[in-house]
Amino acid sequence: MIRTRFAPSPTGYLHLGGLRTALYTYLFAKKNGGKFILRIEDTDQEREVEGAVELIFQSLRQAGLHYDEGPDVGGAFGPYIQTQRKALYLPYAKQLVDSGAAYPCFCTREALAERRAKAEAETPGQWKYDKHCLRMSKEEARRRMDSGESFVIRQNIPLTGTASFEDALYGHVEAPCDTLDDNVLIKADGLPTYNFANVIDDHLMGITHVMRGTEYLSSTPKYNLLYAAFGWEAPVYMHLSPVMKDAGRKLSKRYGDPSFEDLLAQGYVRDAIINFIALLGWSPGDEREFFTLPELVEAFDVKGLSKAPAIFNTEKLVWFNHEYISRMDFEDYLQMATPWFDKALAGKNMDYRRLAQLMHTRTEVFDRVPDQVRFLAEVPEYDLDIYTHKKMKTDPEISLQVLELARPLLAALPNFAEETVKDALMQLAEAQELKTGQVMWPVRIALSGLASTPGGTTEIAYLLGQAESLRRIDAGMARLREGGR
RNA sequence: GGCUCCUUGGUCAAGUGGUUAAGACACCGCCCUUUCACGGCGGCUACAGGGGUUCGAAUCCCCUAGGAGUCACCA
Repeated sequence: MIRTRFAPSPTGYLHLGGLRTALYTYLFAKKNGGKFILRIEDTDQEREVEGAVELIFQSLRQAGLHYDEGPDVGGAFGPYIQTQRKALYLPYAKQLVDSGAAYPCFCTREALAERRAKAEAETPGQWKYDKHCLRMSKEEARRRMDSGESFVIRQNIPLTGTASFEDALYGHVEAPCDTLDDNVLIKADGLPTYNFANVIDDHLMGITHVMRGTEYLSSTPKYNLLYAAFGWEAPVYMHLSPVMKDAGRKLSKRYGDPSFEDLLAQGYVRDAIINFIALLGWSPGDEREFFTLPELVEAFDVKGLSKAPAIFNTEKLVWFNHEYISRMDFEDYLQMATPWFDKALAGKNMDYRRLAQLMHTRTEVFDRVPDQVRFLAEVPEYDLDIYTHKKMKTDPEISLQVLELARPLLAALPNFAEETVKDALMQLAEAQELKTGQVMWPVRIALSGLASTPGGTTEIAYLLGQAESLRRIDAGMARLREGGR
């Protein structure tokens, strides 16, 4: 039985790199009929952010990545929060001490800092723990531990040889032992470090496949030494390349890059984000590009994972989002768009249903909607130049003539249905031997003040209504007369 | 700096010794059209560099360069 886990630290929102790791981990498990487990790695009490655990639950739920076992859903391998497993780790560490694979260390931070500074002065960048406490007798070590003195437990890395592991993506990875440090396994507060906790918990929880970021790639050989010391079988590792902001920098909240929650709030739809993220660093091998989550499960294959870092390209996300919104059921669109319409049009008597029809295929990201429809609330400042359009064969002079002719015609209409307005303007064009565009363009500009709008002249006229339309045409004529002088 | 890993167009990427080196986003042009968008058609741009191996290399080997990750009682 395949068992995978997503093991975030509760330090805040779920960032996009984390979301992708979670997604791939989920996909791999589901593709192979296995279990996807959520484990909270909160052994660093100082960095923990209040409420972050709930944020992780919420984000995963919103992403649709349902875990089979986890803190809030239970399971046979709990608890799934590491601080609640605290008592488990020390006995395993002691087992390693007994076998010589680890040892207690009583060096104070101050003493360490001092020796380190001295060593750095001679050979910069070469510092490793000097195995000072390894030379201590077992008896003394036991006595000092029993006396309540503060201590940590360190991994005893061999002085020679190499440590290695097989990565499902990167292949054989190995590192010379003499470049590896004797990292702390159990901290002075009794909690394990990541180095130790992930090994113990992955084993205890029966994890068969571990997917995680490449930041762990270079320390994984050390973890394998631990598995070997216990005589345990290590899981299969797949290290995932980072998601980059640009060629030189990882995506990170520190620099204001958006989290999953942020994107949702900006009006990106869940499925578009998932689809886009899935394709960032993974290829299905064929030319499909639209995938629902179940389709991703079906298509997912480790072979399609890329080893090189991928740059997060917002343009492409926007494109996916536009596609997903366009394909969305109209009623769903109307519902989602309404609060965004309200941001610009609150209080206006506006046919949102008609507006939504016009906006449905023109919405890229919802947070851009207010700006797109704001002209319906008020005509923006505009330059008279936009009355000039080469292809429409219009200029301010013709525009003024058209508006002067159209004004009484529109004022006389019994209603302002789109067809009514259209017929009137088309007849005007015919009667004056003008091109359709020569009539439509000036009227639309007067109505909107914009060179491009969602919907054309008649749709906008309808949305605005007769009174407001006439008012705007009057204002447009006034401006044209003024500008002509 | 040591160690580890990576390197196909601006971006995401297919490609695993023989291809006219796919496709998508972006960009540009044309068409459609009462604007924009949509849609249709077309175009631009790539195997980091240098050595090998081979009849033949984006694909295998070596070197160089560039980039990333890591070197915590953080994960």
